Amino acid sequence: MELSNKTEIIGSMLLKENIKPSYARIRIMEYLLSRKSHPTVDEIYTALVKEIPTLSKTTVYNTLNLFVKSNIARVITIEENETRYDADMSCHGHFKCESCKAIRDFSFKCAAIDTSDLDGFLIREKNVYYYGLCPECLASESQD
Amino acid sequence: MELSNKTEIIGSMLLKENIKPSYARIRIMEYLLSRKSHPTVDEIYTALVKEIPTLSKTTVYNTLNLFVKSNIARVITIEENETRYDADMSCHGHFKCESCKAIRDFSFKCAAIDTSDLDGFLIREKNVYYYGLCPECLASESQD
DNA sequence: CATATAAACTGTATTGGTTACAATTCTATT
DNA sequence: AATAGAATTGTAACCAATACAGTTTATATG
Repeated sequence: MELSNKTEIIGSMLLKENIKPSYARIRIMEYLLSRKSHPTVDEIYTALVKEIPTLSKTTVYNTLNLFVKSNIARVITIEENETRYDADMSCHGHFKCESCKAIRDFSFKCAAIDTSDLDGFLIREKNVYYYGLCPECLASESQD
Repeated sequence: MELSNKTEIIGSMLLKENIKPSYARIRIMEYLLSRKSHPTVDEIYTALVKEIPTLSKTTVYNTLNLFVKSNIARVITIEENETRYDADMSCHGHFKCESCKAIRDFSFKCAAIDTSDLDGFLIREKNVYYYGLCPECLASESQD
């Protein structure tokens, strides 16, 4: 069956990182994986509290911090006031449309960035953020 | 003389953006340009209030927001809790050492990032953040 | 099965960076 | 000198994030 299968996959993913796969943790990771929108703590909490009435916002914070420390999620600081989270750990960039505020992924070749300036540095993580206008907002702006 | 020359250069830079070159604004921009450390609001305020006793933290916030809006400074969201500012508008990345917390610039070829995923998008700004360990911290860690 | 121990979760209080806003001071023009 | 407009100031408020202590849940052991 679909649900238990997904639960098992996420559960074993968490166990691999020595994280006890509690219900809240599984649901939070499932939510993260199912959204490419890189949700905020508030979005995650608001969505999940409908199905998990006892859920606390602190638990969402604790869980996400745990995921980040275990390298199965990462922080997206593309916005100045609010932190977003992403469970896609592959190399990709984030584009934020300054008009509609939507954030979308884009791929690029990580190795293509020449970092000879950082010879001798250990690079653990790369975050690439682009800002501008998406095609939809570009079109609607040119109509004004 | 040195100071008035610098003041004039920064003053004309501000005028070009239709920003009245007040004393506070000139000093804040001068501080930004002289530091490669990408200071926080608190650092700027603490440093300048010694010489400008009437300076208010709100003025630092207002001024930096004005600079960012006018595209003569940019926001660095390399840290989760605090915003940093950079007056170097050329294409470069920022590396943060997770051990000593130092932030340093590195250069890379902006055009080298293939963004075919973003065809049709208007890209206004690019921020590249790397995290890891600097050579000094790497050396001291391996001694443990 | 019951009990003990640790881990996970919860709710509230607190912190700290940032903004809102009204009052004050400064600047420029007549 | 007087006035208008802009810049600056200081306080209050906002809100994302964390600290913390109490509660619940899960696991292990007898």
